[in-house]
Amino acid sequence: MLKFDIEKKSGLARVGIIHTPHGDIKTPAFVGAATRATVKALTMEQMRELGSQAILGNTYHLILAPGADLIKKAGGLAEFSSWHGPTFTDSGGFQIFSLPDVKITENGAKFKSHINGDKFEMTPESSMRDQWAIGADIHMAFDHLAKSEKREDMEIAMHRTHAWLDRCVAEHQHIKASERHLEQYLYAVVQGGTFNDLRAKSAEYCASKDVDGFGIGGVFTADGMDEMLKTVNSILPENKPRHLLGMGQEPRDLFIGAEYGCDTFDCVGPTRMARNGSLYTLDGRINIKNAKFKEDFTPIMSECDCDCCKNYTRAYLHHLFKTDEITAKILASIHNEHFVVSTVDKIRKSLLNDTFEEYKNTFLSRYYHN
RNA sequence: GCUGGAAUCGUCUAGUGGCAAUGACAAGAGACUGUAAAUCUCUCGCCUUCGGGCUUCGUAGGUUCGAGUCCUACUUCCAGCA
Repeated sequence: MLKFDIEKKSGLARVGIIHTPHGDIKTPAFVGAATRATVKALTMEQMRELGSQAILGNTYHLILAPGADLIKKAGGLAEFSSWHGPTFTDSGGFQIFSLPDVKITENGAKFKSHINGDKFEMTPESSMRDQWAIGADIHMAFDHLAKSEKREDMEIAMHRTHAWLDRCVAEHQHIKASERHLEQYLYAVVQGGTFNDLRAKSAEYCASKDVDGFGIGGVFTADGMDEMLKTVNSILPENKPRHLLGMGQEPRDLFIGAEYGCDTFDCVGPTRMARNGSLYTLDGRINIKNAKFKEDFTPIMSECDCDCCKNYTRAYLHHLFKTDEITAKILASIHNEHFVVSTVDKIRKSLLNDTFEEYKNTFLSRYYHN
């Protein structure tokens, strides 16, 4: 069983520590999205320096390249990437939702590789095997996301996710029994879309399984997220960690997530937006490519202590983006990733100090001022 | 000086008589939430009650129902010859 200590509780919110074989994660924590075993534009050294505690790779992308077995040969995701710290893998289930030409059956999902068109099938069992080979500390169950917001589609996806969860747990236990020298853990994934009764059903189902924690999937908007998380996290057992899958581009989501009992987050938004020139500040996001920053010799964010803000100006970043220099994306990614990581760190501190409510209100009213 | 050739939106460019006129870049703005994203979208002569109106292809004239496209002169640039 994955060790998870809760230091402090406040309503549904909690402060804790997840003890993984590769080190501890002080929660709540933002996990960097390292889809293809790299956080785009950043080195692992830079990730450590900006305060990241864990990264999350994607099984779908990693089996296409370089292959799960190769990562196993390299000693696992943490060693292969030189991250050395705690790691998660997403199951690849999300790709069912995001890729076109996907055939979903009870057995699994048939894809065509977007790289060379090779036919390829992922099942709960294959996802588990691949995740064990990739060797992240924490694996996500292979789940199914509905293609639409319609209740009947959500229901079908949820039931399929549950059926697949049983197979994931069985396969996980099976591999665990034969790989006794390895310690790897499984999270079940809660589905149910925007329907709280379905979410409750899904949470109950997941809670009843022999898993180490939970992912909350299929969340795409903050609207109604508080109620949904309240429902789900009131049902999920308190002593196991919960990961809010894919949310965190909007700081609001991190506050809501933490307040309603989520322990970890991952999101591609911060680094993707960084690459596209959209940078976080306490007063909201700015597009550094805008002409108004041409002669702005202040840092992106004066209250920020990241390497970008400590050393470079908006005018310089503007110049790097306008001239399409690769350094633009690096510095911007350092800043944005640091912004979300440190924001969640501050949420953690505020929960410990009992100043969460104040921090949240101050932060959000300023960030979403306009 | 002579003989050819060329002048189109910030730049390069399409365009050889028929509705401001192609494409790229640049520029301006927007989007992005378990990453087929170093991506994508929109604007880019002026005005607009969004139907349209007005002014544009070096300058000035001309031919024509109609000219960026044809003719003449001029200006500038390029190449060759002196």
